[in-house]
Amino acid sequence: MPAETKTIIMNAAEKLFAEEGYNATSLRAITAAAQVNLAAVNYHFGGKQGLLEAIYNRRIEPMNESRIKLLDTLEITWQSNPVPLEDLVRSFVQPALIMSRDPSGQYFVALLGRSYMEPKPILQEQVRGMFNDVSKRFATSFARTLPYLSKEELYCRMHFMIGVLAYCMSGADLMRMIASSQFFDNASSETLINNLVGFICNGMAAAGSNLETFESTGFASANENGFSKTT
Amino acid sequence: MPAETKTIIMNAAEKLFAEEGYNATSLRAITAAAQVNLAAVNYHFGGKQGLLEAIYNRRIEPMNESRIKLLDTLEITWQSNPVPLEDLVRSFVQPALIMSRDPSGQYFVALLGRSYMEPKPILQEQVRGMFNDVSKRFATSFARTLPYLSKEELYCRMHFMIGVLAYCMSGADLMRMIASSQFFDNASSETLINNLVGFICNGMAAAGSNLETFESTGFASANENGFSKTT
DNA sequence: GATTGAATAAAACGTTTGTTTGAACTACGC
DNA sequence: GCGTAGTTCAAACAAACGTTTTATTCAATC
Repeated sequence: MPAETKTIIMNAAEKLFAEEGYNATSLRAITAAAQVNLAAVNYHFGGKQGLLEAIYNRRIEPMNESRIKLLDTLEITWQSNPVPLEDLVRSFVQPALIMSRDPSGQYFVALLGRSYMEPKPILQEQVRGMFNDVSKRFATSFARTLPYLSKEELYCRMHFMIGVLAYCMSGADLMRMIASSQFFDNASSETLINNLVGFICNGMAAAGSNLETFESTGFASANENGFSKTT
Repeated sequence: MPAETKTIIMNAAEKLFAEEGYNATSLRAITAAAQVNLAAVNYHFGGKQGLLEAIYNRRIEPMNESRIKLLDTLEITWQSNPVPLEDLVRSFVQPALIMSRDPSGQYFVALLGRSYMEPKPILQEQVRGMFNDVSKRFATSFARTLPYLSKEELYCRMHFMIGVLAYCMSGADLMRMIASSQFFDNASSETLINNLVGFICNGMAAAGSNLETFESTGFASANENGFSKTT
């Protein structure tokens, strides 16, 4: 059977939104790429905004489910014990990066990554609202694994994690430059993920403001203000 | 003397570009905010694109100089010895965050942060080209401080650092939610910076693929693929 | 085979966009 | 006081936008 018109439009729009940005993509460009009539978007989605929302809804739910499922198995495995940090980070990061390898999902991931930096707070909160439940689940699990962090610190660092991830997902350079060959050489893509996970894990585990808690690194804690020897 | 028309326009545009995005900001909105004639933009900057470039040029050079100056003093202080990681990170991060506290620079920083996620590779490379020299200087200094990292790993992690920074600069939430009171409570802004620096330092210092090099953390290295106990 | 409802098609809608035009204004050297 | 270069202004431009309208096609139902 031929693919549904709705799906054809969404696929074409997803790619164009990711490549050019939402505002810069015209309905005419979308319908031309999808080889459908201009009015089809308004007929099926009610408008440009409706099309964007449909695109989000199609992808986000599966990604959330995947994250929750990974977290569920982890928490069952470790019972009341804290889940190891790396496992937590991986279950958060992996679903996004896996989707970015899927030819049908790669464009959306880039689009999503950029959405996190949206100027308008309204859009921002709309996007993040879709991840609210997942974020809460992960936050409580992170808190158990990193008990020496204050609530604010943990909140802060989870945002840092999301920040790096969003940056990677926006696909800008990393995906292309490092794991360069064509669109994804599997080997180097693995090392990219490992690098990313390593970076995030160490960042998350950095000593908090509660001193004498976690002597993790050889260098000075970030809580001594100022530089060591300058001026 | 009354401020130059050029400056008035740039200030108004900088704010609007940061708040609404480049595409979504019309010349009419800019000239209305600046209280100048619509044609003034084309007269003084040649067009909308020219205005954007002028805004970038005005801010980036000082930021680069500030970074280089900090790095210079560090390298002089430490002579041939590697510069401590935290100092390196601070000299990279600080100029951006300081500018974000300046009323006249806060909008640009948000704009810049978002630029790193630009869809079009051309724009991307244009923005990054402005930081090329600075990036190289920092890269060689980082390489001396973190000798156990391969070239690729270091490159990778510097991008992670830029990613977190860009996310914070885009001002999305962190700046508002955490260091919330009005636009910048100095105290909590300091702790935010410290958190950020700590996160980045630990991330940068994470063990590389060359095993047995840097036993930095208590948890497993990110190079053991897969999860610890899940199936 | 006529009827109905969903889907597609072509054309036009009213706005808004970035840019251009040509006249008016301003300040300064002579 | 005149001329001139630099700047501002109101008005208009063509192009592109999202959306709406109206007509047509198509397949299934009775």
